[in-house]
Amino acid sequence: MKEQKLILKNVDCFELDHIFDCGQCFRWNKQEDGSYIGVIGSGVLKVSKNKNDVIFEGILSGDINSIVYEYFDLETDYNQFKDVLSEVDDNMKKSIVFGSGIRILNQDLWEMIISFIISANNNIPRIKGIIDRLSKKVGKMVEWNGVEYYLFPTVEELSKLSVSDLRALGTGFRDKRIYNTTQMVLKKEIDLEKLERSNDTEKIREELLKLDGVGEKVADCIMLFALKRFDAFPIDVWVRRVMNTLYIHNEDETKVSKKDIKEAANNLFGDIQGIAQQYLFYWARSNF
DNA sequence: ATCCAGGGCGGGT
DNA sequence: ACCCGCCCTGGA
Repeated sequence: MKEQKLILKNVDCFELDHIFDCGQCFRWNKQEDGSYIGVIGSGVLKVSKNKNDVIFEGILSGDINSIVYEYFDLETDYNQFKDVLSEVDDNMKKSIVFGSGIRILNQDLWEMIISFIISANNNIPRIKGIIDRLSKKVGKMVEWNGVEYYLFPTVEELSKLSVSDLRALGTGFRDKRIYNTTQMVLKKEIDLEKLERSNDTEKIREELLKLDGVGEKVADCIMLFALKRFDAFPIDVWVRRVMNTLYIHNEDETKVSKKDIKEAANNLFGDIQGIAQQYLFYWARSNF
């Protein structure tokens, strides 16, 4: 771990509020000056902007340059996605303009699995609180500028907690799911490294669904936010809402089936439906 | 008080 | 294949 700083000039498609508030991450917090501080796998990072320049600074294990490029998906040209999706219709155009600075973060697979198991039938402040408490309980402490931060626990670290330990941290009925999934990963009943190397989206989904607490929606989130599967389309209440309003037009929103939404997304957005989902989600959450 | 929030599970048809 | 009730918790 060492302190490092990096300034990137003229970064395209990069807005802090868009990136950190489009529903993909739980460990980034906005500071009073508009910057964000987050705990990621390799340490603590602060991100701020000065016009079109982005400033990264923090305490990290590894080279800040490669960490930032990987984490913020900086090799990917989001203008290309925007061009393709803008062709779909005016709704997409509007949501792309609204969330012009969105990027899909490349987050840690293990952290995403547990985080989205926690997200089930839950709200964002509570999800964030639970993750913070888990990390503080068994994660490694990192001090930066006199503040203590806690890394997300490794598989081994999390496996130290019993079901009742987990319940005491406020996870509710998700306690057993977290415990069981941790055990499965610990015992290599599911091999995360193998998943990261795989290119077969359906096979990855099949494997993830074996984990306790991982259903279709959670699996899609994991694939999109940790495995760069841009063809995954997570359907939560907001996406259901916006997809029905814009494209499906069912009088009773609760009656729209996941299958219908997936089908529509597939036809409209094809193999970058995950990117479209992020623009739509961000737009819907801010405007409905 | 009652409902709901970024679902999943288990037990029905 | 769908459908449904239930599940911790805490804030509105």
